[in-house]
Amino acid sequence: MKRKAERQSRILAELEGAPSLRVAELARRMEVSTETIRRDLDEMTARRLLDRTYGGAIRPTGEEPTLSVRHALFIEERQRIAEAAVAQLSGARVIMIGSGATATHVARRIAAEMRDLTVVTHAVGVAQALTINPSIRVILAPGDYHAGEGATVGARTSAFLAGFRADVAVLGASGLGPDGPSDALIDVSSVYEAICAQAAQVMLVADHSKFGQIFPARYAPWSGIDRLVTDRAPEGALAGWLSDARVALNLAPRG
Amino acid sequence: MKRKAERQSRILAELEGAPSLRVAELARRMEVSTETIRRDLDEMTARRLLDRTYGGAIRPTGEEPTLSVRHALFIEERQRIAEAAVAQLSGARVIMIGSGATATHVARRIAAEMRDLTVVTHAVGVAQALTINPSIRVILAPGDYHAGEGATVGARTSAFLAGFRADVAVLGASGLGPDGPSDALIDVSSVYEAICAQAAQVMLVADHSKFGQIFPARYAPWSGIDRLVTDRAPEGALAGWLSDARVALNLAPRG
DNA sequence: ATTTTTATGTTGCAACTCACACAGACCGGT
DNA sequence: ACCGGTCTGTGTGAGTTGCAACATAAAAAT
Repeated sequence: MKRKAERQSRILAELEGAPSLRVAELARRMEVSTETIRRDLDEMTARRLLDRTYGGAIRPTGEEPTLSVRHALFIEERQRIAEAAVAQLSGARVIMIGSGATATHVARRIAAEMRDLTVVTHAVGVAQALTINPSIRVILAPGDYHAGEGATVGARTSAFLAGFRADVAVLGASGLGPDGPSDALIDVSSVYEAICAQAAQVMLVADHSKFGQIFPARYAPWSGIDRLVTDRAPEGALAGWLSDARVALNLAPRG
Repeated sequence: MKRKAERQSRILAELEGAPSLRVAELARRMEVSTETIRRDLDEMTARRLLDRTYGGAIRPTGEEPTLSVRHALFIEERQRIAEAAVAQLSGARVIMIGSGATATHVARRIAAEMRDLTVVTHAVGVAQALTINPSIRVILAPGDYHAGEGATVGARTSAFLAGFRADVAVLGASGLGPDGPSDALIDVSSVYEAICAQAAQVMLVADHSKFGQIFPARYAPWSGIDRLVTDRAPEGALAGWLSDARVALNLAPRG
């Protein structure tokens, strides 16, 4: 039983030297069966000690740096939401994107799939995610830099955004309440409000953990939201609010 | 053909979002055969754009030489320059800071030593460095986001900056030539020019590797520079240019 | 217009991976 | 010594991957 711990720590050591390992090679080197290695790898993956690939493993990926643990759990959902959101964006030439983790995921996806468009944003993370695609023009809004959000906020931000028109706005939210989406930060929600006013269509992206949550600053009524992309079908009251306001719905269910 | 380049840059983009990719999934998403993806991956591996795994690819292990080398080089000198620069800033209430590695070092030092001031910048790195000090208000300028520089550039940037007045401007440079400091990027130097116009005093920070270097875009004449903070006494021609324009000099010699 | 080069798809095959089930080995507690 | 849980090896079948050779198709060059 000591062998297992030793083997796994040796796998970790191997990972320091090489970025990726193969199951077969590890099995040969440690003189155990591939099945054993595979079990080790799966177990270590669960413990976040490494990431699995087909046929091997790689170093763990340092993911979302600035966000709470609770939010970190929804990465999978956000990836899917982002994918579904981008599917609805074809044809858009000018897009505004808000701050927030889900919106940033959408930006990454946009960078991967779309081309030849202009994105206006107040979030630095969004801007950075998009620059890997040289065919996308990124315009960053000014304002007071808010470290926690990694975005600019304030009157200057809103005023600047008022100078643009977008085909679509992509916004996240801290909660989806009775009156509409709301954010935990009042400054941020003011910016979202300004974005809503300039977009022909407003797309809300949020995972199901936001359903029914209420936060201090509601930034738009449901009637101001054109589409919600999420990972689970809303139920009960929320479903009612959405249908009353004729909010289109896109689901990105578990693959 | 163009499709190949596009596909490969998209693979790079995908890699930004996920740490590892599978050949089969890429082939499906891009609607090409797995063989084509495999060939792309092998080619990109040879170019060090990514690392291959069995069945897929992961991010390259070796860090980018451009960014890390640029930052690692002369870091010692820059620390000292930053320290000397901040010593000259007491009393300033509004400071503008440009992009570039040396200017960012100054920002870090400011965050550590000063308080109760407003900083206007077009560089994201500068903004982030300053946020550790809550008594400093950080205003980020808008514009086209330039990934390599991590800053905004363009007409909107300059126009926005024209709305402020600063006691001091802190600017870096790619080179210190006969006519004045110049930058490798024309867009960036336009922003610097705008900053110079709004500051009561312009402070240039640059290590000795910039002495005598000439780059495409000169952004100010020497007469427009009030002070140079560097790590070595300029000699020969450069010393002449500086004294002709009565540029004050501060040295941060090796400790 | 013809040839050469480059990019991509197709096919067949060998080697590989994976998940699962089962069995034996090992270890600690009673 | 017995028992139960954990760890590991083996075997099998289904599904994947990598490779090489060949066939097109689309640029590029002549």
